[in-house]
Amino acid sequence: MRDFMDVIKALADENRVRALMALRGRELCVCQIIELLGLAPSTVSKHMSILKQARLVESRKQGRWAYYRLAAEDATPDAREALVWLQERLSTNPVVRTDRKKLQAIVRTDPEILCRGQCQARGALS
Amino acid sequence: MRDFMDVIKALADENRVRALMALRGRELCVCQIIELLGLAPSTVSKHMSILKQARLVESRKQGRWAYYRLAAEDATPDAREALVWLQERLSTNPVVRTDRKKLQAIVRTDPEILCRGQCQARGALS
DNA sequence: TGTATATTTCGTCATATGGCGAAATAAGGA
DNA sequence: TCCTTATTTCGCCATATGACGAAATATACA
Repeated sequence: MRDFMDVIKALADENRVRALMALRGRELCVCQIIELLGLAPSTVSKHMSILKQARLVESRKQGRWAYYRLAAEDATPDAREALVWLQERLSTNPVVRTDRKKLQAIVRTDPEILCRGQCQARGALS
Repeated sequence: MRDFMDVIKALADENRVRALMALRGRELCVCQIIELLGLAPSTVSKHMSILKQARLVESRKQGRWAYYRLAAEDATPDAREALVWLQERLSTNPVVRTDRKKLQAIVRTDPEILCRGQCQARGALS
């Protein structure tokens, strides 16, 4: 039950759900997720660690950047099923659609530029 | 997104999940759910109203008793899918199994006896 | 009509959650 | 080695949540 509740509680926040939907089919750098959600880096980092603890995402570190992706081999059955369900229920959702638009621009931007001073002044792309 | 998040947030509490699992294939009187969860009547009532708001359960009133059941025609697609998923993921769960045992005794007990003084001293069956 | 009682609503409290900024950490590049 | 910077950790604050008991509500029954 603990595993299951961890997954559900991880999903019980709209920003975390949006992050998961953004990771559909690709990995993203933390700064890209920060840009998408418009939250402070520390907040996004906390959200991602909650998702990771629930085994919904995996991460790897490359140089200064940390990349997150949807969990695959690392996922528990509960997490795996939750991810499938999420994609089925939300892929046509208006919020998710809008995020996809935003992401098109975000992924086209060089992370080097995207991250620049993100901690001091957010919204480099807006 | 609002509907979906309402459903997820309604599921993000173990006691509410246990209540939903207990309603599998039958309706239950509030006093029976109180007995199962071992919580104060007011607390259980609040939990059930959250489940109802998320369209996960329906209720009817018969005499002094209120009966809750899993939502059917009243359920939104989000709620309906969530209920299916819940049953699939948790029907073999240890906590749920234990609850099923408890429920066997609870449903055999006359509600009249079960409810007696439940507000003053809980745990008539223990 | 009046009483008993199952349930809900309300008020309160303790804890959990989500947000931020500052400081710590880690890794690349000078 | 030292500096820059992406990310995480920590400390704090405001709000949300879940618990309870008391009071209100509603309904059967005397």
